[in-house]
Amino acid sequence: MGMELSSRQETILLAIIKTYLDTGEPVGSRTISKYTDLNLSSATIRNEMSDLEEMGYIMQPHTSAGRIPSDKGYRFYVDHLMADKEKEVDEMKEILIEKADKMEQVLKQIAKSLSVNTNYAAMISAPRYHQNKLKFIQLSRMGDDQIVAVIVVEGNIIKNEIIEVQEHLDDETLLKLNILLNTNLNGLSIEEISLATIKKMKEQAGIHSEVISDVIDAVAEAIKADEDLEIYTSGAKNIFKYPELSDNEKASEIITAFEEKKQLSDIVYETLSSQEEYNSGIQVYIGEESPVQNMRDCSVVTATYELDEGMRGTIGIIGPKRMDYDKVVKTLKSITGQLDALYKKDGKRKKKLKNEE
Amino acid sequence: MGMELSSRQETILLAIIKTYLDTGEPVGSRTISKYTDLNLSSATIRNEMSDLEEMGYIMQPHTSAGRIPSDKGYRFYVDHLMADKEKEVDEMKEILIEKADKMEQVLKQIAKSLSVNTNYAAMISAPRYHQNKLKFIQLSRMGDDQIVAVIVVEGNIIKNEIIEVQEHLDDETLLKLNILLNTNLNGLSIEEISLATIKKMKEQAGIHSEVISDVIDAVAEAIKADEDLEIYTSGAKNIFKYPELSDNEKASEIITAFEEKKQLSDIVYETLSSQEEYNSGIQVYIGEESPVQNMRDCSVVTATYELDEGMRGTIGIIGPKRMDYDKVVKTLKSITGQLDALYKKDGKRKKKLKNEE
DNA sequence: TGTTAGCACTCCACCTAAATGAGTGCTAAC
DNA sequence: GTTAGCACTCATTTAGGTGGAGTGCTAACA
Repeated sequence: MGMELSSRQETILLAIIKTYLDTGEPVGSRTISKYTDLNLSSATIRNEMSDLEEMGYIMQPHTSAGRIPSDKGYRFYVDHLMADKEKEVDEMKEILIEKADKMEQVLKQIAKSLSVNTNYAAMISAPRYHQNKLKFIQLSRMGDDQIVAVIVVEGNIIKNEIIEVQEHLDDETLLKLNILLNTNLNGLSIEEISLATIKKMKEQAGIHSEVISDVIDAVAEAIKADEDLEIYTSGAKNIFKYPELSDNEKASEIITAFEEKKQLSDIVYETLSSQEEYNSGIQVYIGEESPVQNMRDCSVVTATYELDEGMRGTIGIIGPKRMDYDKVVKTLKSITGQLDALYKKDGKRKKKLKNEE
Repeated sequence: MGMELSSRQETILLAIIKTYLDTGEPVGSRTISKYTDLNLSSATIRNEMSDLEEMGYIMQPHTSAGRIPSDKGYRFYVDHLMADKEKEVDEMKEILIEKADKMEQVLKQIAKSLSVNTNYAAMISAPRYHQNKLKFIQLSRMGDDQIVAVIVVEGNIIKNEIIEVQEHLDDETLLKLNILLNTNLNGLSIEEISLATIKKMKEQAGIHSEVISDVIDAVAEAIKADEDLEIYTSGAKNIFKYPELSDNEKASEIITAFEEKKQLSDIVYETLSSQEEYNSGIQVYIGEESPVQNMRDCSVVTATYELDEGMRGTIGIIGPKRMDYDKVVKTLKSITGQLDALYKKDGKRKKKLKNEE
C-alpha cells in the first residue's frame, strides 16, 4: 500500500491518463509501448500495468479491455500537475471580462465565457461576506401603515423589508428611530446583537418599542436571506458532449443539481470553508471526492475569487473525470486574476474603468 | 383541404390520439377497430386512416408502421378538449399552495409541485406590472460620497441604486430633494416622465440639479431592470422520462432553454401578449407552434395568473407532444385559481392567512 | 355504395452465429 | 529485468434469419 511509485511507473501512469483524457477509450499496453520514449515492449508495460492496477491507480472496465484511471489515478495526475504548474508561464488565451453596471451581468458573462471556452459546465456564486456586518439602516414611511426598512450590509449589499405597523409614526419619530438604530447597531453582525442591546433600544424607543422588535426581525431576515446564495450557471448542455455522462440517469442527476442550485451551493460552501488548504484557491474534486452525491461521476474544479474587502465567491467547472485539468486550472487562474485586478479596490476599479473608456 | 371531418373520422382520430398518448407507440388499425365501439373492421379503419393521413392529421413514422398524430392532429385534439372542458367538474387532486413570506418561495414551491405532480417540466414567471408606476422614492445618505436611492414601484417591488455624488449633501437638502422627487414623480411610469418634468425639477433643485439627473437615471434603471423577468423552473429532469425527447441532441436544446431562461421569457411574453384570445388564459403550443425554436419537439401549456391590482405572471408546463393535456390543463386551472384566491386583494389575503394560523 | 375478408408486401425489432480485434496473463527464453 | 509468443477473453461488429405488426389493394358481399 505505502509503496512509492518508481519513476518508470510514474511515466507509464501519466502516459495512460493523458492518453485516456484525449480519447476517452481504455488504453492498452501496446499504445503506451509506442507512445512513450521508454522503449519498452508491450509485455513489460503489461507487467507494470498489472502492478499499477494492484496499487489502485488504474482499472479495467472489463477483462481484456485496456486500462482507465481510477479516482486515485486522477488524483495522482492532478497533484502532479499542480506541482508542475507554478513554474509555468500562463499563456492561456485570455477571456475578457467586460465591465458591466450590474454584478449579476458580470457573473453571468463569466459563467458563459467559461463554459464556452472549456466545453464543460460552469457555475459562479455571487460574492458574499463571511460575516455580514450592518452598515446602515433607514426606515421610511411608505403609506399609512407601512414602513420600508432599507438595510445595507458590508459590501454595499442592500436589503429591504416592508414592515406593517399598527400605530401611526410621524416623521420626527421616524427620524429618532433611525438615529437610535444606527447608533446602536452599526458595525454589528447579527450574532453580535445581544438581547441587552435590544432591551436598551426598546427602553430608549419608549412607546414605539414594538417597532424596534419588528425592525430587528427584519434585519435578521435580511441578513439571513443571504444564506441561499445566488448562483449562476452556464453550459449545462456541455455534459452531453461526454458519453460517460450523458446516459439518461446520470444526465438527469447532474441537470437536477444544476437546476436546483442547492447542491451547487454545497460545493461553494465546501470550497470557501476549506479554502486555506490549497495554494491559489484552486481545488479539484474527483468523482467521489465531491461534496455532492450527484456529481460522483464528474470532476469539479473550483476557484475562489476575492473582491473588495474580503467579499468572496466561488467559480466552478464541472465536467467528466477525464477533463483537461491543465486547461481548466489555467483558465480559472486567469479569470480570478482578472476579477482581482478589476475589482480589488473600489477606487482602483473606477480608475481602471475610466482609463479604458 | 377545407374538407370537414365526418363524425366517424373524428371518433377514429381521437381514438388514435388517445391511444398514442397512453402508449407512446404508433397505433394500428386493428387496435382502433377493437378499442372504439364503432364496430368496424380494421380494413374500414385503414381506409379512414388513409384519408386522415392525406388530410394531415396523422402520419406514419415509416411504411408499414401504425399512425402517430401530427402537430395538426394534436391541435385538433386539444381544441376538442378545450371545448369539452368547461362543463366538466374540476375533480383534480388539489396541489396545496402554502403561504410563505417571500413571493420567491411561493413561486419555487409551485414550480416544484407542478413538476412533481405532472411528471413534466414546469416554469413560473414572477408577477410583473405592465406599466411600472412609481410609488415612492427615498434618498438616504450612506457615506461621505454615496447616497442610496430606494425606489418603490406599484405592487411593492423595491429597487435600490447607489449613487455616487461629488458634493456633500446635508440632511436638510436631502429632505428637500426627497419631497421634490416624490411630489413630481409619484404615480408616473417611466414613459411619462417628460423632459419638461425633469427640467422643472432641476430648476427647483437649484445647485443640486446634478443629483436629480443621477436619480432619474437610477429610476430608469430600476424600472427597466425588471425587464429580464425572474423565472423559476423545476423538474427539468423529467424530460428524460420521455424517450422521444431524451436523445442527446434534443435534451441538450431543451436543457439550454431552461438554463438560459431567455427563451422561457419569450414564451412568457408571447403568452401575456396574446392573453385575451383564449378563455381562462390557458394556451397550448404544440411543436412548431411554440414561440421558441428549442421547444419544437415539445408541447408547452401556459396559464396566466393575476395577483393583486393587475400583476400578471405566467405558469408553464413543458413536456412531450403526447402529454396528458387534460390533466395539465386541469392542474394549471387549479393552481391559478388558488393563487387568485390567496392573493387577489392584499386585504383579503391577509385575512385569509390570519384565519389559517 | 359502404363494408369487409383475404392476401401479398414492407419494414422494424429481435435473435443468433460468426468473425474481428484489441487487449490481457502467463510462460519460457534471452 | 526484459521480451517474444501464445492462448484466452470479451466487447463490438456484421450478416443472416425470423416473427409480427401493420399497411395497401383487390375482390366479394350486403
